[in-house]
Amino acid sequence: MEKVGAPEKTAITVLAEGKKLAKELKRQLDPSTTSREACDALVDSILSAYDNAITLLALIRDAASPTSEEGSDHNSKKRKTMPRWSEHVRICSGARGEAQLDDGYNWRKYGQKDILGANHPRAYYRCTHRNTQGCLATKQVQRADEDATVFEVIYRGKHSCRQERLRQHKERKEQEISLTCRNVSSLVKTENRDLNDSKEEEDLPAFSFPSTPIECENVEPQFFSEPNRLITASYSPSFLSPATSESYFSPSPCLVNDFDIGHSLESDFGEIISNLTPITDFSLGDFDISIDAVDFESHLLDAIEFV
DNA sequence: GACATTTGACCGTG
DNA sequence: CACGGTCAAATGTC
Repeated sequence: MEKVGAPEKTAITVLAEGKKLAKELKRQLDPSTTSREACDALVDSILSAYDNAITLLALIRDAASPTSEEGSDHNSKKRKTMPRWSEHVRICSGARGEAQLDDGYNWRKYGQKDILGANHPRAYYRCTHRNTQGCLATKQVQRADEDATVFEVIYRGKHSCRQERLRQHKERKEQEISLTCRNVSSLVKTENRDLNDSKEEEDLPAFSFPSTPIECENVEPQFFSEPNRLITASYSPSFLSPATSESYFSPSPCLVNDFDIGHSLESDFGEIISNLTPITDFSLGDFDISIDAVDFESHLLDAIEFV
């Protein structure tokens, strides 16, 4: 009874939140007083609420009719249709090393198990916003047997919570800024060339405004630009669809990390991962991620099921 | 009090 | 029946 009641309650909460946001959007629709970005953010939040509510209601439906055509194995099916991918995170041994496990999301630990044949236990995390926003993303973290400095992180489900929307929104803005920086940069270069055409400039770094150098440097998707991070990806053949693979790369929420530093090294890794504070520090040591397999069935498929 | 973590119990699957 | 994943009460932390 709890299992039906909890998602039901969350779905109601999420839909109520969506309604509130829609009202707010209506109130702010006047373009003379409200920016386009603000409206976009509201729309994103409303869509997020719909996504979450649909997912939750699907859970309720499946739980309520276990004998329906796909109901008998609804749990395992649910798990299989959740997007799933893994990363190998190597932790450097220096101070702040384990903080690199922070992937920028807020996780709440809900279990730990000793795994047969493994030297280290596996920790289970779910998104902190599961109950408030119906975000179903989870992850498992386990130290590798052969190399204790490597953590295998398995992600399940895509974040649908507000933090993800805000992240995407922020990335969009950063890309816009990037383009602006580049455009201005090329303009300035052109002008410089006009004024002083004898200068070499091929090896110079991209222009950046003195007042905003960091924004201009960080606007590249960190996935590709982070100099201290090595990322290799490989896909199982069934996931090669270019139409869907994109959503898990480049501005991928799963691979773009806001690193949180400042926890003591000696702490248990579980504490490190789950205590996320929004301190941003990009000075990283070695960082190695490899993606073993990516399940590109997005949870949109879940939504399609209901149509 | 509001959260987060710990940990043994429980449950579905193979 | 063993195993992996999740639940939920107890406990910890702020």
